[in-house]
Amino acid sequence: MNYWLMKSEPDIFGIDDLRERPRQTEPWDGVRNYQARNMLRDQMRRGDHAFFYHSNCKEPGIVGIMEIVREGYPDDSAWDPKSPHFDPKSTPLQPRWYKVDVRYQLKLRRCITLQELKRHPELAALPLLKRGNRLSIMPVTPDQWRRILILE
DNA sequence: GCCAACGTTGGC
DNA sequence: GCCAACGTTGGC
Repeated sequence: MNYWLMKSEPDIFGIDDLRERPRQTEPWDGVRNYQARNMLRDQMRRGDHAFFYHSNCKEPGIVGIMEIVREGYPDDSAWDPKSPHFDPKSTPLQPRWYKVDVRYQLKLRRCITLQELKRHPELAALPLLKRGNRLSIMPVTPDQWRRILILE
């Protein structure tokens, strides 16, 4: 099983929004970065687990866990002119962007903040903590996954 | 193919 | 709201 960390701005779509969705499931769409796209399309597998990370907010950090329930398929928001993620270069015949479906699994008892993660030298290799990293989806090793969870 | 300009991300 | 860091665009 693979592990991941996926960022979302809670003001737009937070963990509570996911939990309140029908079947607690939602397509993770709108990703417009090629590196992240490749992970969505090529590497994520059904049953993989992912941290839900709240970004660009008062208390950035990991707030919960979700599961990948559908593997990469074309992100149709790219060919919707009304979507904020519209990309005219992506078409149904030649989709450029992909999404997966995620399902809510649990909320951590507390937010494990970015500030706290930075204090742990054993997590220094987390892409999240690398200088200038702006990827909205990134891999987490099984060891990192375990070390983060015991912080809770 | 270089690289300056521009837009975006996201912590602070 | 600031701004560092990075990705993308497009002229040449």
